[in-house]
Amino acid sequence: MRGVQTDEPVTILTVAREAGVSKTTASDALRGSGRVSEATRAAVAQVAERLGYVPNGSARHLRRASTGTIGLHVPEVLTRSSYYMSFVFGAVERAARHDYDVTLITSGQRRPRPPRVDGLVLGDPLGGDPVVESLMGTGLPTVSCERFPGDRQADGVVWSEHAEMLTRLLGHLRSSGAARPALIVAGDESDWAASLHRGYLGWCAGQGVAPLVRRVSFDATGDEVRAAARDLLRSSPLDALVCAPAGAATEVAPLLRESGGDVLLASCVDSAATRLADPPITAIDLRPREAGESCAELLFELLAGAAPAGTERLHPIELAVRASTRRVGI
Amino acid sequence: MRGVQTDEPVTILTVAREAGVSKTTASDALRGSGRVSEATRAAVAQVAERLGYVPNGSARHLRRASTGTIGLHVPEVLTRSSYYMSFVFGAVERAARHDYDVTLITSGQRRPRPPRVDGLVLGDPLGGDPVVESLMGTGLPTVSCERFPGDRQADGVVWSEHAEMLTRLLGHLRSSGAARPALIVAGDESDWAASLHRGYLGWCAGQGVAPLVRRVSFDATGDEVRAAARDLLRSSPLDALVCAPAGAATEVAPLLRESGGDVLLASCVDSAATRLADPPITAIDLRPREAGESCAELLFELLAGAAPAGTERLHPIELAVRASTRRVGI
DNA sequence: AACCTTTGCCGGAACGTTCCGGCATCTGAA
DNA sequence: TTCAGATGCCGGAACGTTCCGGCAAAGGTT
Repeated sequence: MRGVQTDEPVTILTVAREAGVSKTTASDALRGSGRVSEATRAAVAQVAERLGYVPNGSARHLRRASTGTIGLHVPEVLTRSSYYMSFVFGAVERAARHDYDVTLITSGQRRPRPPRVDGLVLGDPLGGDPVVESLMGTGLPTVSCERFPGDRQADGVVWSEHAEMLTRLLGHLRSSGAARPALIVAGDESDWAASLHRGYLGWCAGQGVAPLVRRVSFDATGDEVRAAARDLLRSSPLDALVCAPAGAATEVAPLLRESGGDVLLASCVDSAATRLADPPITAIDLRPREAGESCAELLFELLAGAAPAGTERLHPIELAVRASTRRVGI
Repeated sequence: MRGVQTDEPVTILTVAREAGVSKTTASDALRGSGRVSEATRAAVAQVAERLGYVPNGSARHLRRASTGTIGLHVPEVLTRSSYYMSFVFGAVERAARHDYDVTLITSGQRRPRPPRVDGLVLGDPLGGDPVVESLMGTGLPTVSCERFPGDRQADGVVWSEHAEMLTRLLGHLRSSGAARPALIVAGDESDWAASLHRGYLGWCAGQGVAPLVRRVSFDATGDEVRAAARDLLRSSPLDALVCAPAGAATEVAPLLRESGGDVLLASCVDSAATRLADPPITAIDLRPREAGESCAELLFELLAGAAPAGTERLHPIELAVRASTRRVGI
């Protein structure tokens, strides 16, 4: 603790005075704009570093007529799935790095007029969601995680190869002895669920097996998922079950164990719950934090003009194979 | 969508002009400061509402010489425990309501000088943590969640009756047939763990049973916790186990099941994992989101002078009794 | 009627930044 | 030698808000 330095805040004027230049030159030197000699630039930079100068974000945003805030919409209650928690965290962290604030927009709250933000990130926009529709209509730069199932598309899209990853998962199940894996998945209002459904049907067609699907709502409760699973258990002998909705796999795990049928179980969304389940459940790791970061990053590039409207960016996901899909002795 | 209104931003000048008053009067009317007649105040408010006036946060913070940001420190990796996720979310939401940003400060990053914030929230400050020590030394208004185990104390403290709640939990275990519940808990560098330990020893003394404790580190890994549990299983016949660290209970659950000893299990931190475990694990719900909100709220009251330095505020927590501690037939 | 106090309202300055335009000085070609 | 252009630097205005001080009118007291 080398002396309290609560004297007065060090502004760009302090830096300029100390470096013996004008505030304009100091500003130009630090930001790389204007015409400044290399010597001056270095000198100013050194003084700024020495004094610990940090630009005042409020003043900067005021001058630039930017709000310093981006809006972030996620469809459902955050607490339900840890996916969105991580997603938001990633976006917030990335925004902070750009000196930006994040305002959370939930589907519940009324939206009388466009929020005061410079841009929007939409996590898993659902087709038909009126809040999403109105946000898309603001004309603000927008990035969506997964495509918007509506007519119009966001300026930037971060997406993952869900269908391909599900195909890999199904292949793994087959090699573990499952002849006809079933799927519990949400409806096509979300691009993510639609991709999974499509991928599943494609795989079934390729393998020549009959599809075995039950649809549930996007934010299905445990009861709803369990009902679907029971329905599957009743209708046909089940050798493997893939649950798409977050948390669904852990909800049905006890049910499968009770049924005693030795059913392989996998989830399309990884989480602490699937990792810690007994046995641990094979799952697709969507890497939500990185997805949030990627969305925010793309939005800032759009805002800066560094990326053109219509940019699409692939977000890599991973398959985590665990005990729930490993046959003993294979 | 009643006409795009992307003309020009509506500032306080717009409101003032429209209401036929000066900007000063408009400002005073909207904020309740200065001397304004009730009629004028109402008129201005109505105009502001009609035009959809939203004060420019950057300008406000610039003028007020506030940063519009509070710092938030949490001890460990966020992803590990959902507790801190929720905690941070609560604080962020509350800060947004006050038009404030939140900067996350992790113990990892270097802190060469005090961050540009108006105040600090410290979640579970650990005694001896150099980052926490330096943050406490900045002189900034500070609120801590749980007391700081060091010499100095934060300006505001939000705390919960952990010892009392553990006492209730132990009583419940006893009424479920456990004669001598054991405890796995972290060391006294965190006030939370220290309180639990104290509460446990107190209960044991009151009941006349010998304490059975194993200490682990604050951010204990699954292996570390399992080693402690195995040690307990070996040393004496175990009828009940209370795990303090977040996630610890779910980590040891499979171990206890294998041991076959029909051990009651409870956690001092609730989470999705404990709720969804099989069987669901009895846990203390720390209501982390509300804790984060409460901390942020107290900090803003301190900043506004509405609460005096040294304010302590009780955060209520709850006990969620589940199947893991219910004997069949009782 | 002369004075003081209160009430209601207002103009201007300031917060720290960016950016437009402008003014010297230097370079090199005519 | 002169002049055009490039280079390096700078002053002042502006962003939208709050707040200090002030001014006129209304109300109350002697």
